[in-house]
Amino acid sequence: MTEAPPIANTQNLEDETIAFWMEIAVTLGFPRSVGEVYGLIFISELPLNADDIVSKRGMSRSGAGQTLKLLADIGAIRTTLSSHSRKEHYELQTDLGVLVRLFLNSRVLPRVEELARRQTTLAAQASATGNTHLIARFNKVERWQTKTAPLIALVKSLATTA
Amino acid sequence: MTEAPPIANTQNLEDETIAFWMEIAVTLGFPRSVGEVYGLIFISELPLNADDIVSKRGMSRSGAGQTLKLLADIGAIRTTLSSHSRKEHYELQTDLGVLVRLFLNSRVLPRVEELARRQTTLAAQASATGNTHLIARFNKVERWQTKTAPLIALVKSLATTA
DNA sequence: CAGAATTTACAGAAATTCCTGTAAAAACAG
DNA sequence: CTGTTTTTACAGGAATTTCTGTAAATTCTG
Repeated sequence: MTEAPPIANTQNLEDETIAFWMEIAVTLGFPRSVGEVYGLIFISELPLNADDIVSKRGMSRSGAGQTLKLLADIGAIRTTLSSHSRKEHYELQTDLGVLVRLFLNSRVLPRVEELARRQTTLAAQASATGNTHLIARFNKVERWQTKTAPLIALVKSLATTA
Repeated sequence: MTEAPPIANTQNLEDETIAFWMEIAVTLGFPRSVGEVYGLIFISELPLNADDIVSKRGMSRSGAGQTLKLLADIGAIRTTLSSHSRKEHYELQTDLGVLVRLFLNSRVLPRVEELARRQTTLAAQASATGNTHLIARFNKVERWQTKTAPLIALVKSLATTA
């Protein structure tokens, strides 16, 4: 068998960069295609429009549109103002801090806080019933919450001032 | 319409506790049923076996078995040694620290570190090609990595000594 | 305002994930 | 070792998620 040359050419690098962002996306709970489009804009020097995405990656026009909208909503990309074409063009939001902040505030913190609230409510209810077993269990959960408090605090500080 | 009484009875509390754990599970990237089984064991004073899960929640026998195995693998529950029945019985791993540690070490840190590695490799390849645009982009990513380093450090310390 | 270009909404298709049922494997008791 | 109980593997099925194609809505140009 002939070996593929090990030297990375530009095409390979770009493909792997897109694959990298795809993996980031699924790690953060987005569809792969979200990472794919983000990666494409990441490697592109010029702003891209929906049809660029379609032609470069072969996804459907509406899929490209929806994904671009999602990325814009979460602050990962933004529309460019001065394009000479009529189509909406998108470029990277290069201030990644904005991206991290928006993501934490819209996706992770609300969820974490809602879970903490429910935990507190349930523990209180358990106390009210006098069910010693449940009370003990929730106490353990509460103590663990204390241990991870610094982590939450750090995330919160990132969420506001990153 | 008649209102349901607002006072929480034990059944409600148990159901909501299970629902709570189900939500935790999906937040952590597991199927709902994993949280369901965990919640059931959480509220149960005595160890449970697979058939208990089946009868209490109506899931399939094999599903119950697989889910119990998964929970045992991630350290969330463990088999009890001295059961007078022949079936495997499972009880809560009450040291939640163990659970957090195992989860971080098996699921989150490997992924984070692999992504960081890939990022480094890609940045180096970008440098090698001399593509100034890509180099600049990866520089931004790198700086962001620096900002989140304390977070990773904190997670790592939790992962070893929580 | 009319006509063209572009985006968006939505229903259905494709794909993925999760769960079930059966049957084989393993563990155990006598 | 034999028969029974319990667990595990795996193929197929159900449900959820993601993507596509069409058609309606919007935006823009002249």
